[in-house]
Amino acid sequence: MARNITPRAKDYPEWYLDVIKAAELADYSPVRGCMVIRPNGYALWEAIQRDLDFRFKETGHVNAYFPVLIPVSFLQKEADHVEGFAMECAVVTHGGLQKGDSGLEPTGALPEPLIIRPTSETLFGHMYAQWIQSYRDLPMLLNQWANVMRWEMRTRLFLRTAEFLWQEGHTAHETAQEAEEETLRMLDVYSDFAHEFLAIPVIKGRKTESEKFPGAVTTYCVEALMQDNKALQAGTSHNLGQNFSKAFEMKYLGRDNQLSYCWTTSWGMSTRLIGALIMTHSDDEGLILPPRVAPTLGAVVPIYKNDEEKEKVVAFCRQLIARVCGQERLDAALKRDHGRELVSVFCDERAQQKVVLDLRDMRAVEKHFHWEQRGVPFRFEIGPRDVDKSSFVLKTRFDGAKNFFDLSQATAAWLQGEVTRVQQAMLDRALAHREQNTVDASSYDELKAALQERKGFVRCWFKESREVEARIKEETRGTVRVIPFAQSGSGKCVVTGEETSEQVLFSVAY
RNA sequence: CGGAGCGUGGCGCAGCCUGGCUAGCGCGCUUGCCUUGGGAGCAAGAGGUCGCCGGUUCGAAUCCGGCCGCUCCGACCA
Repeated sequence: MARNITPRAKDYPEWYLDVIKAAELADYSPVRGCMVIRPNGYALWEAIQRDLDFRFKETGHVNAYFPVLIPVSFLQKEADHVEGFAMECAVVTHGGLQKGDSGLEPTGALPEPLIIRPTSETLFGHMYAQWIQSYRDLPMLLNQWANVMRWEMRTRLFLRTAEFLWQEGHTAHETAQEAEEETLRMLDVYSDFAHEFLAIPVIKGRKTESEKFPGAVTTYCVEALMQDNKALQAGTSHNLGQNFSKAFEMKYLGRDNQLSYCWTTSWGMSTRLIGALIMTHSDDEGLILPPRVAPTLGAVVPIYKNDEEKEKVVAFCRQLIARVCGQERLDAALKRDHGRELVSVFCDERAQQKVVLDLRDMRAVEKHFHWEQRGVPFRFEIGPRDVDKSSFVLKTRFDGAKNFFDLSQATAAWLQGEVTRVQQAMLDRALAHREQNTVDASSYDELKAALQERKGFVRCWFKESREVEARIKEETRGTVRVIPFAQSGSGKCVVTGEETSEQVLFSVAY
C-alpha cells in the first residue's frame, strides 16, 4: 500500500528507516554516527520531556545543568566505570585551530585531555562532594536534560547514535535503604510513564552482573519487546551504593556527628524511546503514535470538487474544530496562520497538542496518506455528503477504523474520550503481542532454539553466571534481558541444573 | 578493527565489462491546465565538476593506482 515504505515482513530494519524517513523524524548528519532530529521527531522528544519532567518534579527532583566536558582524570577515579566507558569516549585534546599545510589543523594541545560526557556520574560526584556537608543537605535530588556522546562502532537512528539526548537523574542519600528506595521509585516512574504515556508495556526487574552499569551495585531496568521480537532496554535505574561517593569523597556529617559516605543513585531514559515508540506501534503504512504523545492529535481533511463545495466544506470543518478545540483557539489560529495552507489549532496548550486543518491544494487522498504516514492518531474526513447530513468521518490511525459521527457529538470531552480509548487499546495491543511472544524453556536446547527462532522473550530458570551468560551470548546472540521482580517458586537452572529461585527473560536485544 | 558491497541531479537506479557526439530513466521538485470520498492526467521547466587526487589516452563516468566516504555482517553498547 504505502509505496515508499518497505513492508515489515520483507525487511524489518529497512522498514524502520523508511518509517523515520516518511514521517520526517530524523536524518543522517554529515558526521558518521550522528543524526539530525527533525521537527517532527523533536516534537516527540519534547512530549516525552514534558510528561517525564512532571513526574520527576512530582517525586521531588529539581533540574540543573552540568557541562559537557569532563577531565579525563575524573573518569579514572572509579575502576569499573573507567573500564566500562573508556573505549567509547570522545576525547578533546586541543583548544584551537590554525592554518597548516593541508588546511586547518589543531593547535594548543591541552595539558589534560577532556572527554565529552558519556554520562555524568563523575561530574555530579565532584560537585556533590562540595555541596554536601551534613545530613541536612540530603537527599540531594537532581536531574539534568542533556546530550551525551558514546563513540559507538555501529549506529542506528534513535536506537544507538554517537550523540543522543537523555535525562540523567543523580541523587545522594543518607542511608543505603533510602538510596535503594529512590532507585526503585524511579524505576516505577519509568514503568508508569512507559505504560501510561507511551503505551509501551515494560517489564521491571534487575540486570545481571554482566549487564549492569559500570560502577553500579545494582542496575534495575524496564525492558520492552519490539514487534520483531527483539528486546529493547527502555530505561535504567542504578543503585550506586558508595562506589562513587568513595571515589569522589562525597561525605556528610551525620546525626551521630560522624563523617559518612553518601549513598547515591542514577537513572536515565533517552531518545531511544522514540525508536521504541516506532517499533512498538507502527505498521506497514508508516508511523503510529499513541494519542497522548502525538503533537498533531488530529488532521481535518476537507473533500470537494469545486469552489462552491470547497467553501461549504471548509466552513463545516471550521465548525467542527470550533466545537472540539473551542472558538477562541480556532480564531487565534486562523489569525496566526492566515493565508497558510495548514491551520494549527491547539486543543491542549499544556500538552502542546493541536488539530490541523489541511487546506493545501492537493487531492484529498494524498493528504490522507500524508497524515497517515506521520502517525496522526485521528483523521477527520469531511465531504459535501457529510455536510449535507451534518456529520463527519473519523478515521482512527492505529486500527484503521472508520466511524461516522454527527457534528453535535463532537466536543472536547468526546475527543478526550477517544484519546483515552485509543491510548488503552494501543497498550492492550502491545501487551498482547508481548504475551504471545513470551515462551518458556525448560532445557538449554529449548532456550537455544527459542532464541535462534526469535521467539521473543524466553522465560526460564537460570542461575546467574558470567561465564554461562557469555557462552549463551556466543552461541545464540541472546542475553539475559531482565530478572523480573515478579517471581515465585524455584526450579533448576536450564543450563547448569543448579537449584535457583529466579526465572529470567532471555532475548536477542537491540 | 576484520569480512562483503556501494559511491552517477533531492531520492532510487541504468550506462562502466568492450573509452568516443548533447550522460539517460523512474520518483520527487517548479509553473500552468485539469482533477479531488484512498497515492490521477496533460504540457512546459529547473536541477549533474559522474566521491576525491593522480596516471594511461587524441579523448575517461568507463581503464590503472592511491585516498576518502557510506551501507550491511561480526566484536562493543542507553
